[in-house]
Amino acid sequence: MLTLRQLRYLSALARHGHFGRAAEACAVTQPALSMQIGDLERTLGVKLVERRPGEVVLTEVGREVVRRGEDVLAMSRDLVDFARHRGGVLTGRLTLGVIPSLAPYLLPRILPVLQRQFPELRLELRETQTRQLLDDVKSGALDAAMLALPLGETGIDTLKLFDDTFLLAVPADDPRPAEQRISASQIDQSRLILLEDGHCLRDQALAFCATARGGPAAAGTAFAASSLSTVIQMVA
DNA sequence: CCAACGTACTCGCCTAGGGC
DNA sequence: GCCCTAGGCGAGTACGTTGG
Repeated sequence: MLTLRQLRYLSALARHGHFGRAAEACAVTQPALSMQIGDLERTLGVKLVERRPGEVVLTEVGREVVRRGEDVLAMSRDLVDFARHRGGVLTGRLTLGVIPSLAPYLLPRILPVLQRQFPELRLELRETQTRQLLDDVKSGALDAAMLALPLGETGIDTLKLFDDTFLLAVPADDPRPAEQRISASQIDQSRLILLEDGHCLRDQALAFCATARGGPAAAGTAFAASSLSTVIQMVA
């Protein structure tokens, strides 16, 4: 009998390409996941996964089963949501991911409004980096995530919420007027302080700097911050 | 007729160990 | 190191029996 559990395990295996890591993501041991994948293959009568030394690769049929299986999983989540909330808008549990460079600035402003307008909504928030949020949205661990566009990712619907001005933080004694537009060539990139690897704002800043060099930009200082407020303090 | 109880079975998991 | 198999455990379920 094909089960939703098996489809969830297969989806994790497709994402991680590794039985052990997929099992860890599903909070089970590797043999438990392996047995469910094996059962699924026997039920469907096809080989879904090529077990090669050092890597696990989905077969062509396997990829299609994953694609259709994720549709089934999404529909099952939708069915549960509908039954629990009987079609009401923004009621019940909503898991929302937010990137760290947005969360502390945006959430305090929107959470009170959400609570006022949708008192039946039980919001569960998760703050982490873009890559993890995308994986969680794809796996269904998150209902939605607030990220910086563009994503360059297939299989995820996006909705633009707002434009955010890209600002350069400089020490208070910097002679340039606050309203001045700055081009990449006006920035001393050897003294640039950025967020650490994995933050999309870091990548965006480096991409902006690259427009002055005509090629990839390198992070300036050896220091990399884990939060935007640390960056601002270091600049000050 | 129905609820309560006991037993057997199934399912999903784990750990241990083996093969590649 | 990675995955599979074997054996065992616990929880849940199906089903038969019993008593009110």
